[in-house]
Amino acid sequence: MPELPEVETIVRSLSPSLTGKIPEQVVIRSKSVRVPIPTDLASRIVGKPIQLVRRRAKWPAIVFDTGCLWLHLGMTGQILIYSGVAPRAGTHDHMDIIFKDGSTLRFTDPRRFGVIAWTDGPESNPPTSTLGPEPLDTVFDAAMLKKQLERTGRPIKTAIMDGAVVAGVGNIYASEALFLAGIHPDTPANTLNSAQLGALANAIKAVLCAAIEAGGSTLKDYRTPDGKTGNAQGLHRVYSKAGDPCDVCATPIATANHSGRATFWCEHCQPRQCSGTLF
DNA sequence: AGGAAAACCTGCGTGC
DNA sequence: TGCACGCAGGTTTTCC
Repeated sequence: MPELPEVETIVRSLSPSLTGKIPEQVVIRSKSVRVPIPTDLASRIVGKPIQLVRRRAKWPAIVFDTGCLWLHLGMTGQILIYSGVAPRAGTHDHMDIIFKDGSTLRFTDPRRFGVIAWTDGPESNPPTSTLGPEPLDTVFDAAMLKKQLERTGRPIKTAIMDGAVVAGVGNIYASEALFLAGIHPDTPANTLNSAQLGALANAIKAVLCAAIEAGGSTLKDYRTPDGKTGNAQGLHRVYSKAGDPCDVCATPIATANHSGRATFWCEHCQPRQCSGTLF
C-alpha cells in the first residue's frame, strides 16, 4: 500500500503525538501478520517512554531507548491513533498499544502483508534483507545510482523498485519517476548514460518530495494516523492512466507488466532506446 | 548467480 | 442478483 511518501507522512504525523508517551498495555489479537508478532512485546515496551518515531525505507520505527518497534504496512496496513478509548476492534485490527494517558495506537491490516517486529538498539535497522540508499539523502545522486545499476541488465523499472538498489521506491513512483526523467521502463539498467542517470536521480527525488508535500497518495486504503486521506494521487501523470492522453503530448498512456507489476508510460515522451549503433 | 514468477491474504470492481 | 475472475500500493521464497 504505502510507498516512501506515505510512510514519511505517517512518521511525521506520529512523531509529535507519540514522543514521550508511555505504553501501559499491549493487546495482540492475531498470531501473525506476514511474520509472527513478537509475543514478548509487552515486556519490552510497557512503562518505557517513546523516544521518537523515525523511518528507514518503507519501515516506520517507534523508538525506545532499548530498541525499535517496526510496523511495516505491507499493502493495506494502517496505523491509527485514538485520543480516547478506541472503537471495538474489528477482524483486521491485529494490535493495540494503550498508553498511560488513555490514548490508543491501533495497527490494522486486512491483507496481512504487514510486519510487526522488534529489534534491539534504538539505532537498529529494519528486520529485512539488505536495503539500498535512501533516495532523499544528499548522497543519493547520479554517481550512486550508476554504482547501484551498473551490474544489472534488468529493465530500469524493475531495478529501481528493488529495495537493494534504492530504498522506498514502489510501483507508483517508479512509473512516475521514469516519466519525469523521459526514460522508457524497458531500458536495460546498465545502459543508461550519465545524463539519464542524473535525470532519473533527480526525478526520483522530485516525485517523492512532491508526494510528501501532498500528504501521500490515497488510492484506496491509505490514511494518515488521524484518518486523513492524501492528495498526491492527483499528481500522478501516468500511474493507472492506461489509454488516457499524456498531459504533455496527448499520446495514449501505455501499460505492461514488469516482473508481475503494472507499469505505465508514454511511448512518445519516453522513447524506446535503439540497441546497438544507429543505422 | 541473476532474475522472473509464485507465494503470502483479503477485498473490491468488472463482466457474464 | 450472484458468482467467477482478475487485480491491488510489498517483500520473501522458490524455481528456472
